Amino acid sequence: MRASIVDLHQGNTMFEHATPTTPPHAAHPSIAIASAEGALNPRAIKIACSNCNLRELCMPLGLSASELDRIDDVVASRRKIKRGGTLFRNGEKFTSLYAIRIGFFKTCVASEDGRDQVTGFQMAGEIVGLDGIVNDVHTCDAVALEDAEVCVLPFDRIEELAREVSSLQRHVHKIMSREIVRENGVMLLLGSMRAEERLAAFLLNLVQRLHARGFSQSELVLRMTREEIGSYLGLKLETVSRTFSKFVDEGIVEVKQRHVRIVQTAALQELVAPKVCH
Amino acid sequence: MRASIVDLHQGNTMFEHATPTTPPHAAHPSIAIASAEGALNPRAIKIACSNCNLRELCMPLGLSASELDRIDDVVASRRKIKRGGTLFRNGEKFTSLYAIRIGFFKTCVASEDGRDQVTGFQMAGEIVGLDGIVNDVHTCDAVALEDAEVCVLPFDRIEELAREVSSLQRHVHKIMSREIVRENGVMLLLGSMRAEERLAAFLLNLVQRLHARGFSQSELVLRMTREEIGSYLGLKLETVSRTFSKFVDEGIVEVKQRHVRIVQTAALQELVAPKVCH
DNA sequence: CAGACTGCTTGATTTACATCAAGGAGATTC
DNA sequence: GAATCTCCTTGATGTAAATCAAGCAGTCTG
Repeated sequence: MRASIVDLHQGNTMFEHATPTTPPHAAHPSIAIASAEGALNPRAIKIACSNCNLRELCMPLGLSASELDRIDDVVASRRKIKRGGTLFRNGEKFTSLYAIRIGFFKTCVASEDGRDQVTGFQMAGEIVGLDGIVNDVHTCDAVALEDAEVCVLPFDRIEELAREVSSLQRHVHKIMSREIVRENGVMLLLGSMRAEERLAAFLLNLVQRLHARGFSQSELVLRMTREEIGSYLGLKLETVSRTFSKFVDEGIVEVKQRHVRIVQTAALQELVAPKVCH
Repeated sequence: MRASIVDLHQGNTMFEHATPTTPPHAAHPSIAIASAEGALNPRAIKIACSNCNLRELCMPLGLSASELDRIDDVVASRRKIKRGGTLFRNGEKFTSLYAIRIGFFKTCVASEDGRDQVTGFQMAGEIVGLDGIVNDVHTCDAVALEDAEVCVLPFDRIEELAREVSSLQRHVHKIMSREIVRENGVMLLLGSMRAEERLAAFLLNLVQRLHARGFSQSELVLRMTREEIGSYLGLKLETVSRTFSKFVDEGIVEVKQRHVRIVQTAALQELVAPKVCH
């Protein structure tokens, strides 16, 4: 019989919006707070990167104050997307990149027959829409996994400004290169790892990205279903479920629904990159 | 007993460098000829995109003559790589992108333990090295599968010029976006396709890219081993071999060593995107 | 030209994951 | 608060591909 967890921070609002359990870095105030603030005083705060809590994670990384001001002009508007709604769809004309302010997205591609594949999960501070640049058409769907809000970044404006502000140019290139490197990693995962290794790599990646946003290193709330995880990892939902159960049996993680607490980070790391015996 | 092929263009030099069997487009003279030309008269021809047979496929797509001249200054030098040699390695400092002039490359990433994964095969006119931009370090190896030659494109020079020539800027963005979209497709393949579908998709993709370079729509020479194909497709070499044999049994392709003739393109397409029954 | 080597094919067996199936826990709705 | 629904778990069984193993065909080498 597997140990069940009865007190994974019940009785508080934790996980409501994955509120940080560790004190967030000074530079990364709670995203939840930023959200409430915007909702209460929509006109009091100018739509501007210079005000944004995510500015160290998002587009304007490494820009001077004056350059930041110029970017503010590029951020044309914001858009709210309800849970389950789409930011863009395969086949739609590409006009803009989107910087996620609040919420969690998945991107998925579909083959001509029904099958579809989740190609990524994106969280606050990350950029989606890069797929659309090459042919001016989006080639995947971006779906909100919870109520979300994005900044709309018209791409021709970005290009224009990138020609004048070299640090922005560099940043755009890095964002695209990062996505290429990320996908290389997913290819490695899909091409050569077993189910346990895939899930371990997935959990470590998620928690690491959340940690960079000021959240816990060991606890997270999955915003996606087992089926979506499975699609991303090239597994069926039953296999994802069984693998979670196996981790719980081994005391590596505690799972209660979508709440996951990583008990032995080292064990997950060992699964992903086993130390060679000498 | 499977039908063996005795006359897959024996007795001529076909496949030597995958010489086109169909007349190449006017804009795409034989790459083999370009190669010989360069080898014989290294100093007679200025190292310049404006002279290059690949100019419609490579970097300067869509540039005016005067813009082309400016790019020529960016193409600092050329580099020859012997079969089996590396253009760059995981961990090396990133300085330049490389435009392949002659030859065929693979890129591969390695996990901390031994396993490695081929992430792509690149041919003349394609750009490699994009992975290095994000952290100024290459995160994969680029290995020549045959004697090769590349143009060295120092990235800071590219960025500099892209700030002045918007069509170059646009082109760089498209190249990176294309790579992202390609990798999305590979993720779909690795995540949800069966062995036959993977190999079919692989062959169709290769032949389509070769066709864009003026080669045959139905014949190709594999420049990589079964093991490398397997690594790319997330399969073992035995499975690749068996799947080839199955295709031969079914009369879909003819295979003689690394020479492949696609007999029924439609059958391969049907495997990749089965038509739904109504 | 013998010998070693690399790459490929094919067969026998094993296995990791998929598939099929049933039931349970929360959440949502009326 | 019953009813429905979605999502998840677990068990039994099936299967595609991996693994293990043997041998063959080119081709490189001395």
